[in-house]
Amino acid sequence: MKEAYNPQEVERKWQYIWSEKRVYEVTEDHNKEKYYVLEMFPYPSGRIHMGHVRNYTIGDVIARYKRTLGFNVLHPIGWDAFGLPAENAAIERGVHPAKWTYENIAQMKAQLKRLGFSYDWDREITTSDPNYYKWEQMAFTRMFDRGLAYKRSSVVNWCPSCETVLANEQVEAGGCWRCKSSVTQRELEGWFFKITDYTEQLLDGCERLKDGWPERVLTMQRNWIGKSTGAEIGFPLEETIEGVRSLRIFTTRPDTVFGVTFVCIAPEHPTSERIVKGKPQEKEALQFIQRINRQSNVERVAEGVKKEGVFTGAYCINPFSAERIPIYIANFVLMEYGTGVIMCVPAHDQRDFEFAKEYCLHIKVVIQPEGDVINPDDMKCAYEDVGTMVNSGEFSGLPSEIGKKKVIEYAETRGLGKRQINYRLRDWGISRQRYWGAPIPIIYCGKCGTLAVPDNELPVELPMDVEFTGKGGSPLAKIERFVNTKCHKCGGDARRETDTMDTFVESSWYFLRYTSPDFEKGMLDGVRGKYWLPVDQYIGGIEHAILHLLYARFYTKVLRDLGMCDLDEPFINLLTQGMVIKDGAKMSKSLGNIVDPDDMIAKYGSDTVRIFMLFASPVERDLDWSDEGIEGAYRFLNRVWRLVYEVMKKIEDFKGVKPNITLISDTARDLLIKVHKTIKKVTEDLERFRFNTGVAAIMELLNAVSRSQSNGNDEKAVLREAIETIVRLLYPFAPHIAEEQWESLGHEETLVDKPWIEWDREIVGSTAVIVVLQVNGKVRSQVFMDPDTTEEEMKQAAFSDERVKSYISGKEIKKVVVVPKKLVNIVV
RNA sequence: GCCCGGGUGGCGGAAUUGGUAGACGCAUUGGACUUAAAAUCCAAUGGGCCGUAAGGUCCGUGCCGGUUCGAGUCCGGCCCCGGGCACCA
Repeated sequence: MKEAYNPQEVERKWQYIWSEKRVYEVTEDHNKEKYYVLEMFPYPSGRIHMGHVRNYTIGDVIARYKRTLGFNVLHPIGWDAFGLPAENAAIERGVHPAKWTYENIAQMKAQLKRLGFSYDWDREITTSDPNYYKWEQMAFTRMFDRGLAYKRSSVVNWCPSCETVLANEQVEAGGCWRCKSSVTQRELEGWFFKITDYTEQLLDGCERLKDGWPERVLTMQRNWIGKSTGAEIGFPLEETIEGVRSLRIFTTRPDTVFGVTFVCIAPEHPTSERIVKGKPQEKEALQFIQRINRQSNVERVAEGVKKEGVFTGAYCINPFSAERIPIYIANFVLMEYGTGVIMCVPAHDQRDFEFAKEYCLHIKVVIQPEGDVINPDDMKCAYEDVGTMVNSGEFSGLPSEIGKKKVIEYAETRGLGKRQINYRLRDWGISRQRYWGAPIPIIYCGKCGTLAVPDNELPVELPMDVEFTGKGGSPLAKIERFVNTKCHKCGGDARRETDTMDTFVESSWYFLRYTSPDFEKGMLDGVRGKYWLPVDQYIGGIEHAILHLLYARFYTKVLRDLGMCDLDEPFINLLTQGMVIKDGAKMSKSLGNIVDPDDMIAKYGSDTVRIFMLFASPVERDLDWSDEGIEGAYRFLNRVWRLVYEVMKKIEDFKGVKPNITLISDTARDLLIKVHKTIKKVTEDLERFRFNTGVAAIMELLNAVSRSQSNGNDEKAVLREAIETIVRLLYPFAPHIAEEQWESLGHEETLVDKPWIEWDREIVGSTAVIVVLQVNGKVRSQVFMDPDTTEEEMKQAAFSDERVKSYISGKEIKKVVVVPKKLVNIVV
């Protein structure tokens, strides 16, 4: 063994040994319980960053620990290889997206290997591989057959200069993120997945995931789905206009229906234009509609945008109150939600209130708060809370919560409307007018219509010789060899779909593919899938709380319904780790505060990087990178190294020697107790992913060992046990140095497969406990006691304590509180 | 505006169910080793007051109040920071 710790040498050695012995390659073993631990796979951007390192380190600790517990651990990794950056690189630098992507993967793979993660590299997946997306295309065709994938037109962000669709995230301050030109709204045909068919299932699932997922992620998903219960009510028009007889509205406050003083329609609603036909207000209204429709979504919903609208000249009738209600077209009404028409109750809805004030519309109070009377004339804002219904015909006097139900019942019996549930969640638009993605396997035949590509023609491969200009829309659309095809049904000329799929589709099922990455008959091998699935522990950043995790849950349910897997929820337990920040800000190029993992590995080794990341902060919280902090982690591992080196000679002959606890000195016994308490502590911390305190406990044990004296034989045996314990406890956190030290200590087996160390219950349990003696709740003394000292004995001990005596002498004892193993409190 | 997190030393953070607040690490200071430095090792380190000293004593977990023998932890009311959603009727 060398005197100096050389992490690079040690790490290279053990990475080689692990890989030679193929220790991480697993197959189904029905004699063992399986454990599937998964970290969110990376986008191959070129470099591993600290966020990845943190994510994968957490996963690796869990994987290694579970393995020592005897689980058959599946711990795979792969690449989320499709996506925009590759295509941008092609446009800007003329590198083919495939070349760019595969070079990045090679580089990042080498980085991950240097970090020593326990991946089964045999299962590596690259989503841009036709052997991968082939199955995704096949699933698409099945979804198409069932109407779960469909085409429709929708309004999208459009950059007229780049001639392409922009995602909402790609619109910055109303302009294109790349060329800055003003973004417009445009109707465009595209493909959608019918996630709205699964809203209730996705909501139910949130209940079932309660024990394994962070509450806030579930809350975010529930909010995103946005279920709201209310009523749909028809408001008949005063006179039929252009064939329109009535307006259907959606409200969550049917109890306020008597307070309606106007109705508003979304400008883009087809009825808007029809309803103003022939009215004196027609010209003004049409101008308004045009102006609003020209605005981008971003402009329209930007903060501080004023509510505005125009009167249509038309009226409808409130079916409850029979009042004549003016109809407006207003910018704050959304076409995509509900019916695109709303009933407006300015007294009890803040938005309606603001609109009414702007256009001097009548305000009618129909809910009175308890113990108060509100008056329309002095209202400064709407009263949106519950109360008692007033001015509401036969419903007056009812509490509003009951009124809600009664109004719906009334509407249903008279055919005025019905109970209705609306969701915020919309269908998932998966079309991208982009090259670097999985082609949507659809052809358009003049005779046979829209057809799914048959299985025997899959995959629809991405053509490789393509020009990237960044202009003129989808690159695929310009490749005639690709676009022009024959219809498999009639043999006639047909055109291929040129949209590719959103990359979130690939990440919606990669965890399934890992179970059988070589399977050639479908997405996954049912037999192997049944053994490994679901994922027992998923780990990733909170930034995916909604999109990725919701899509993956949805897609899994779809595949289940298509008979491709037998799974309701893909991830049983979810751990969301915090970000890695530096100087209080997220690491970024523009701030110049990036710390490169490679530099750190070169300087300290990956074990040190791992220890620092695990120790510096609890996993769920943000981690502040500290250059001094990592020095501390390095110092710790150096101390471990030196300790083993220095005492090696002394303890050499005590391998496997059990110290006789009755023969050792008090200090040696204290150390032995500390050893076993530490094993207990670290084990419990590993179980609950509290790695920061787990590492701290090992540090404490190291401090205790450094301080201890050991001259007699039994003491040396204790010392050896303590050192071996440190090394073994360290293994999941810093595996390379642990393996090396274990070998130095004369062991031939490797820690990677050695069962986890257990604590001696007797040693831990028999320890004297410190009992705190309080007077009036203030600590005045402390004494050692046997853990099974009776309460009466504890009391006696307290009263005979000199210091306690000085505080209670001459005073009246009012009460004595005794907590076994903890404290005695005397109240005077 | 709504919904989540979170406020503990100079800093990152500990404190299973209410029971010694500040584990562990960083930084700082002093000391040892050294010709010297680095590295390493040892010690001190929340604040105030009393004491030459050993020590004693009071205050202290964002703020105000409450429950309790006892509150960082529970309850009520506020303040600040971070994140998510946001004209969703």
